[in-house]
Amino acid sequence: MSIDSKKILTYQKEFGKQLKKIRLSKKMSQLDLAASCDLEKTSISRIENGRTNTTLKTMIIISEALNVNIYELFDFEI
Amino acid sequence: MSIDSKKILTYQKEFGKQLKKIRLSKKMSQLDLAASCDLEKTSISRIENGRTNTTLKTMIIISEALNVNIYELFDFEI
DNA sequence: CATAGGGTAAGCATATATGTCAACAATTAA
DNA sequence: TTAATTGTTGACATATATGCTTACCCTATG
Repeated sequence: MSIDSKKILTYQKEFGKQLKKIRLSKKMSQLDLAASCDLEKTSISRIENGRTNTTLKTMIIISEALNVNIYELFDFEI
Repeated sequence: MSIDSKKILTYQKEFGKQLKKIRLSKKMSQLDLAASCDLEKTSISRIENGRTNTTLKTMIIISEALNVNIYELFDFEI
């Protein structure tokens, strides 16, 4: 039995919230973050709102720009 | 200044190694894992060998099938 | 009122992850 | 040898992430 898509969406949203939380703790705007990791502000917004199923590559790029270990992006309860 | 693609590939490979390590610790074959999370064995192989830039959704599905928290997939040094 | 900053969103193009199927290699066992 | 298990790889189709542009909504500030 496989995981249902509702749970995936919930997880995506929580991941986005966690990203936003870390970004704000660094006092960066979405534009700041986008600029410092060469991603589009549109993409940052999509990720933070759980409207996209982001990739490992993007996670790595973002965590480097935020100066956090990537697993901090997963430091939340579901 | 952005992260270089060599580092991304290195990270992908390490992620794959970590996945393989966890899978083997659970005494599962790639086929076992594929079956238990309804992914293709081809996809599991591609991920474990760092030949693909996998997604959050796939990470979630795999971590559920392995009964580990998703951040365990990132418990490695780069 | 206007302007600026922060964020969201639609639309389209391009790149690529995964599904799917087939083939193949290596290992183990009979 | 043959057969089974495990894993890898190529090719193609489909789905979708991101780049990119434009436009919009708020809020604050002039």
